[in-house]
Amino acid sequence: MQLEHCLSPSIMLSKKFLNVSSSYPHSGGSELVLHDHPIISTTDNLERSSPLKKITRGMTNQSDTDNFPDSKDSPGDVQRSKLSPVLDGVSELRHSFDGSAADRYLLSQSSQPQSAATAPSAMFPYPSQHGPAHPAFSIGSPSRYMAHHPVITNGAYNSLLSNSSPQGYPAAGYPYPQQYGHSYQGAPFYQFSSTQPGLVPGKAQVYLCNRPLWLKFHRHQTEMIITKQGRRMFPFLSFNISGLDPTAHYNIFVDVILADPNHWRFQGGKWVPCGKADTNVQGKSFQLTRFLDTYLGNRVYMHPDSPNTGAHWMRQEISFGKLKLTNNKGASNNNGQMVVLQSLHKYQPRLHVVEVNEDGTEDTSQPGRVQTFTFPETQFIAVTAYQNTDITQLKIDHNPFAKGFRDNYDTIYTGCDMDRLTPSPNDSPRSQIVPGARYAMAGSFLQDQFVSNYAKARFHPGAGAGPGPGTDRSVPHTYLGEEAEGLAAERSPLPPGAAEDAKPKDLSDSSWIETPSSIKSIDSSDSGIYEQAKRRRISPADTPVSESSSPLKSEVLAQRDCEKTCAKDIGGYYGFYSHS
DNA sequence: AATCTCGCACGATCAGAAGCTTAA
DNA sequence: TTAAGCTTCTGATCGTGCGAGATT
Repeated sequence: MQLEHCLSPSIMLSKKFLNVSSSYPHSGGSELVLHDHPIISTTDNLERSSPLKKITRGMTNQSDTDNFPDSKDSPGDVQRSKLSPVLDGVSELRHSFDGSAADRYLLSQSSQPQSAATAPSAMFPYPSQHGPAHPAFSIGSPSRYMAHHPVITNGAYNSLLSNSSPQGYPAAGYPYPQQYGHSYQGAPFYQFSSTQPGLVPGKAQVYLCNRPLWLKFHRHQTEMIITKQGRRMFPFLSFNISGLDPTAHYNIFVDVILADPNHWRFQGGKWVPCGKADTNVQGKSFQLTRFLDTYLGNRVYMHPDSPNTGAHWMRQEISFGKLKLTNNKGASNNNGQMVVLQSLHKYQPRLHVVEVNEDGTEDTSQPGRVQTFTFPETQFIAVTAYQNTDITQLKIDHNPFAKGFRDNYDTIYTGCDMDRLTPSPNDSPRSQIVPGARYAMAGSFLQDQFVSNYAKARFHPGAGAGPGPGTDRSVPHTYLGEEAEGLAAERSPLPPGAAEDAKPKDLSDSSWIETPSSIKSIDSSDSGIYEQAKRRRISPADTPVSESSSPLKSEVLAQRDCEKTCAKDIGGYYGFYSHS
């Protein structure tokens, strides 16, 4: 077995670690021997030995003290120090692979998480999209560690390589019977109450807050710049979580894994796979390489607020705006703030929610304390310079820090800012106010607030209490422009009475009114001037923008249409995945 | 040729200083 | 008059894409 050849004895866990089942429907008879799905996971030994636990402890970054909220929810400095001791992540992790450690935490099979049939929280991939489906998995399970995504099977990647969309995106087949939909317009997986079928009590649900924006980029194959000193992601990862135990403590972090085994190249206006990905672990399977890269490398970013209570995490958005991407392998000392990637490789960020004890130790006696969430639309290719000009333009259009590259910004956007709805990379609420917002119409403002607070109230029942711990990252999730696009993709009926419930809350919630992030004039959403400004690289005089030929234009139009119905469709605001 | 690095200009953010208003 | 609170201004720092040059 390939894996056995490449694994060092210390890493070479018992066979329990390597699930040799071939029962997984999409394994396609490949050589893949590792699986991630709970139904296949027969042991949790690695979870029990918990490399994650060891990793995460040493990962609280330097901004911890700055960002840590001073509230009852906060464990406080003393506890923090206990919760995040400085560890040698690599050595400890390696140690954690020791079989003895694994045995020590071996669970009986009966204690394993739900089967696939009872796992409604399994992520629903997008068919016909850019990449393979990535069912969420728990990194807490050894087998799940090792084979994060079933589509990594040869079959899936063959599909990935052979079936390319016109944009050059692979249209991989989807191994899961649960289909997320057949396009971006596919219905999301909604769970509005715990009484609804399919919701697993006690399991977290995660919503990708700025999903519409991600979708915009994803459409063109998102690219992320990596630099030696580190470059922030844009769009950045921002989530809302519900379903946590408000009193329990959690670590929340993001890791970035290889999304596929290919090296990518931008040719003929599209991304095409070009040979095998560079791997540091020669001779090892892709799955193992990715696993090692992820957990032995520097691809994990702990949220500065970690650890904290479920109430804290559910109170407002969990933003990873300060996560930086670098290609500098020597950046490992950067307090966990940098994620080291390789250029021209495709990556998939994942969110991990790990329940920890109040004293910061991980309770290994209970299963299901590690939950992982994957959003396919957040896949990206790491680059040192942008290849696709559409991506460049989207970045310029949406990233406040790139305003200097927008043409005629003052004339175009002031007062009719349709698309200046992107949150600042920073967490400051202040940064959420976009120039156009200052002149926005009250109606739009209220509508926006309505949407925001509906979502807020809907998903965070306790969120109306005003600024609390962690207000430094109390980012209003009101990217209505992008949201509207997402709304079209995620139609969902407004629960009866939601509007009545939400509106008074809007007006009373000072923290939200204070920091409107996306107020705009809907009426001005489709100005030709705006579109020309977006097309910075194309001279408006020389190259009139054709509505039919401009995907960006289509997006704007789609947004406008969506906005008309957003009040009804606010339920579709978030991308939603849940898995444990 | 493809990719990467570095310096640049520009805008955003942040914190501190300065100025103004108000109440004791 | 003085202190407290608030707003505005200012400069340092950071983040951004661009483009020339270096590297592979």
